[in-house]
Amino acid sequence: MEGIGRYSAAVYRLGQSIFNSKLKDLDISSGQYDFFLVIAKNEGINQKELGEWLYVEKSTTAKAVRQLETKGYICKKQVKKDKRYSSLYLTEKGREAASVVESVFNEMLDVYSKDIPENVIEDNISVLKKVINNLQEEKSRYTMSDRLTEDC
Amino acid sequence: MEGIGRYSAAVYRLGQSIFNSKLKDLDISSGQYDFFLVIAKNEGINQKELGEWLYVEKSTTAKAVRQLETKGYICKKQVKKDKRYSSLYLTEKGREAASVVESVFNEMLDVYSKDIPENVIEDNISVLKKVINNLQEEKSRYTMSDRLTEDC
DNA sequence: AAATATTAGTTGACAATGAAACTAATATTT
DNA sequence: AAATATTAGTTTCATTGTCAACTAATATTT
Repeated sequence: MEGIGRYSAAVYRLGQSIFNSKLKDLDISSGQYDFFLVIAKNEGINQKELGEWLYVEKSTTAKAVRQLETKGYICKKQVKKDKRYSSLYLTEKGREAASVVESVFNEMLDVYSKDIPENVIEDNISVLKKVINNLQEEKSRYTMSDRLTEDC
Repeated sequence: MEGIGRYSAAVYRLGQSIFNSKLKDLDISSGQYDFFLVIAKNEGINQKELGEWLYVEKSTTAKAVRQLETKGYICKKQVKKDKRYSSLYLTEKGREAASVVESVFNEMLDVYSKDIPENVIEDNISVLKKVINNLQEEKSRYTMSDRLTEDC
């Protein structure tokens, strides 16, 4: 058998590259657009949830969020009940940009799935989700290894 | 519909992360192991072929190859008939490391595909290949755009 | 044969990302 | 209530990767 890893990697990198080409005019690049879109569709979301949704580390989320904030697309509001959290919202500028980014995103969906039946894509996604679960389990096994090796 | 891109990205990054944990002792890291393995299984291969196989840019290949060379795992031999090419071979040290890296790679294959039937994985890979083709076509459309916009 | 294209590989600048150590806030234990 | 642990987010550093401009070698055109 031969690696799902290699092909996923290719899909990821090619996708990033094309996104950057398509978004060249806008000042939102491949490292930010998905954070941006998730915030746009889930205003009020916090960074923890955002990172979990995109399967990235919290440091990555922090950086993407800061960039989007610096560029004026989003703003952060500290949550009063628990000041550790902050909720993320679009600014006016963000709301204007959202439709452009969304349409590029939709273009990309068509590129990915060109000549592939929708149900095949869906099956594919559910397999990838299962693979991700497997990987997350394995990763947490490593991350937790301090504790585990102490106890067992 | 919702994005194959996001899931492929997650598979890619989680995979890299776990590889790094597993290879912590060895001084071959996630950015090099697949180049190393492809060379190990195809001694004499050149950088162009290597990069095509892994779907990466030639500059990425160049850097990974140099790292592996610096660390003493592989060596380059310029091709006499066409001096632009060089063929890549394992050193003694490389040959020793290969079996270790291979076994980690095989462990990873099991992680990816845990509780997923082999034929499902295979179907999945063939869909991903199709997606990659789609992306490559789109990417070349952008890369070629200088010429295209001039002519048309 | 000289001029021009293309090709394999290199290099430098830069973006994206994870790991680890950190801070501040809240929860849990004692 | 004080001590301890956990949690959300930040910061710093190292690694991975692309892009674009470059060199040297070969192929193609004129």
